[in-house]
Amino acid sequence: MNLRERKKRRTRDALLRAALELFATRGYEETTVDDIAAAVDVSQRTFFRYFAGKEETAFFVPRLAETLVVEALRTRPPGEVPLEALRRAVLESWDAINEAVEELVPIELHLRVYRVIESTPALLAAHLRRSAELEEQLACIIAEREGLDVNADPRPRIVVALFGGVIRVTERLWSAGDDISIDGMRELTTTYLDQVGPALAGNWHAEPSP
Amino acid sequence: MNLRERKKRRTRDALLRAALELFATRGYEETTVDDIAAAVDVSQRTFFRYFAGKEETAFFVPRLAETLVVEALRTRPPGEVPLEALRRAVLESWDAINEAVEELVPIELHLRVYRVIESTPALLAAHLRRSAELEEQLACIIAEREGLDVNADPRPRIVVALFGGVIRVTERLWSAGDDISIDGMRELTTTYLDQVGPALAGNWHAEPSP
DNA sequence: GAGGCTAATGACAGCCACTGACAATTGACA
DNA sequence: TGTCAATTGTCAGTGGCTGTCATTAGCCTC
Repeated sequence: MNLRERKKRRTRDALLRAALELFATRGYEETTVDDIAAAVDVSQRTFFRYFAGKEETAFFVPRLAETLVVEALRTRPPGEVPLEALRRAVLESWDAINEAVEELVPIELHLRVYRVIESTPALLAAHLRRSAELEEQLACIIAEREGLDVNADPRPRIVVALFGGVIRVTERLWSAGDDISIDGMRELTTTYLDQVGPALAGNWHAEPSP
Repeated sequence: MNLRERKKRRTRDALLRAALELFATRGYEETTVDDIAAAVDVSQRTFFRYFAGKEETAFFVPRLAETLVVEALRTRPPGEVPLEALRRAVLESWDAINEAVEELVPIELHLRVYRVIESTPALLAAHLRRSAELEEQLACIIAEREGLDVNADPRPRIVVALFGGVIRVTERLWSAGDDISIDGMRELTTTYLDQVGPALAGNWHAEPSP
């Protein structure tokens, strides 16, 4: 790796960390791009040469995680039923995610930024759009696994929509609680996914949720 | 109603229609607030006194529709199972929606704007966030119907997430196709909702989708 | 290791969404 | 009709973001 390349990487990482730190402490709307650039001592123009917008810094880490989940689903054995493949892909990619993220920023900082994302309307909107795009990708992979046409058969998108909905609920609970651990997250997710069947059954009063 | 009030309403409606017309023809990003204000011959500042932002004009009609759906769900008989109540609330409020919208802008214009929403990243993001908020409301109503605590029992949010996912898929199909009719939309929705059970069953190869 | 090449940066000007402040106008009501 | 309050226009300013151009800094060759 060049001196030039190394320098670029260092600048990008510095900008990223400065941005996330500022978002987490001061809030997203309250930090200007000038603040971020000033914290790294580069011009505002340079910031925009590394990131397409202020938003992109906030979603740099989540993007990493998504990439890994998609990869995990791609390598799931074909024997698994769709919902099961999705569940395992997510549960089993968390270790890799944790590792990759920690190389960039402390997980704890990422948690704090995630809370900011959930509580900032503009960021929440962007987050949901990104999730929708991810779901589209997953639906395509599922369809391929089952030898179906995503646009002709509604079922791939439906399972993924359901799955995505459950994941989003657990993500929110994770960020709201104070258990950062992977195991805690894993447990939460399995619990919720196990509720899907009963939730659709209908007669909720007969068998109250545990 | 006052002369003053009538005048205000007229200005607001004019701004709304001008904005939607411009969005539909020229595109969202390509029309500036100045354009909209100029089309109605008021100052830019006045536009911002009627709408909190450019976005708000694009979602004025959808907001109307959401209000009616929430109301419809609230008045569903308690005997219905959650998913059924949701389905009927949506299907049976479309007539009211159609009527209310047409009083404001032509449905056909709304369709064109909806396509713009789906294809403009910033608007799509906002749309998804609004949908999430709506789902939260619906989950609360469902929980109340069933005498549950939304935060303690995951099932209300899960059914609503599933339902919302299906609705979003049908909305996209509706806007992509060329059948604007209510009946077409109704049929599409029922078809997709009927797929939910089979989609979760798992063995998709045994019983291919109709 | 001097010089040329190219990539990275900074400085500047400008667009657009949006806001605050103040003055001018216009409907309401006695 | 005159007074009061609501509505509007004007102006100035902030923040995100982009294009342009000159300057700097690493790279590569002779």
